[in-house]
Amino acid sequence: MESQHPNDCLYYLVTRVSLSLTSLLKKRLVESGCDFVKPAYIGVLLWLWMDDGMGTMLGKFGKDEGIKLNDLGKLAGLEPSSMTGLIDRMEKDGLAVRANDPKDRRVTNIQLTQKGINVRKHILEIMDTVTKEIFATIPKKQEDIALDVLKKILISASNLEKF
Amino acid sequence: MESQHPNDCLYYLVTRVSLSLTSLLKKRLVESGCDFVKPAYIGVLLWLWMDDGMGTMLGKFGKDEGIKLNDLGKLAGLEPSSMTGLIDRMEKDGLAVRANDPKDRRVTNIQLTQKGINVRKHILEIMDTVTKEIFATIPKKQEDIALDVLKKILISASNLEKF
DNA sequence: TGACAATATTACGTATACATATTATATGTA
DNA sequence: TACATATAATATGTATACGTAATATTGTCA
Repeated sequence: MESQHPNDCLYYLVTRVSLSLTSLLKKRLVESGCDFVKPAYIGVLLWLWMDDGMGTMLGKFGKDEGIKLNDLGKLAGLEPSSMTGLIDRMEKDGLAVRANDPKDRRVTNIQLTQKGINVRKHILEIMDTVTKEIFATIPKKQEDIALDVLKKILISASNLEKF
Repeated sequence: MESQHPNDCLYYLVTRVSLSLTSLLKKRLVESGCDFVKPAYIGVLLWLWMDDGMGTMLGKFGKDEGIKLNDLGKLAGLEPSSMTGLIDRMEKDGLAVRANDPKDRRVTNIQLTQKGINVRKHILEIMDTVTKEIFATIPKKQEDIALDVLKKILISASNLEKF
């Protein structure tokens, strides 16, 4: 159990990359005049955009009235208590709104505003540009493997947390 | 610029994996009686442990008196303003101490306590176990590629932030 | 030496996320 | 129907990280 170099440690690498990418993305968002889209919003916006206009992409979760706050949290991997503040901030920034569910008064449905829908194209372009820059010097095959491994880690980490 | 599935998005994957691994690691730390080691400490502990007893591994940064708070922050990828609170908490948990630098009174040197040195073996074992579990179903070759890509992303993200 | 620039650290406010407790509502069962 | 239980969301306090400003110390140059 030798003291390995931090750069050989999965946890170290993932947390530093997460911080770096968030910092870079934030900078690009501000530069392009989209400072009302905080990096943390993107984890839920990606899911909300899949439901944009169609109400089918989210499967059993998608509804005309939006999506349940709790279900959105499950999709995005966030605790309910984290969702409250996040949706508060997204409402304040005009990207989403809360709506009461007439069938279950406990439920809060989350809907995109027109602003939240319109900003999609621009944000996806920024994300795409950043990703291309990041992977510029990395062979496509390795990029694919890395993304695939990250997907698998996400699944296995979720499973391991239950025990 | 289609709305891709969140799981195909680099930023989404990295941030979710970071959250998942942090949650899993925290659980294992608490279970094993090491709740005084918070996940956030590990990013700097890994660097401090490299200097344990030898004072050479950190190159020009390593000194008998510890390592400068700012230099430690640079190694761990944290802003100076983030370091203050982090070291506060590590001192409170008995893992590190601040020491004045007699040669430059602006400087605060960070030193591991005996407790911080002793806990190394146990923490590295936990990290190793978690990593093995995470990668259990992933071919070694893909694991190596993924780690290598993460290292490269860290470098390119740092470079891109300057522009 | 005295003024000014550079460096190191901290202070303060904000963003992000969690755990736990609480409130409101819904559901199942006696 | 009444009560126990489950579910949805929020409130509160803490951990983590950043940006900006303030403070203290040191270095530099005229």
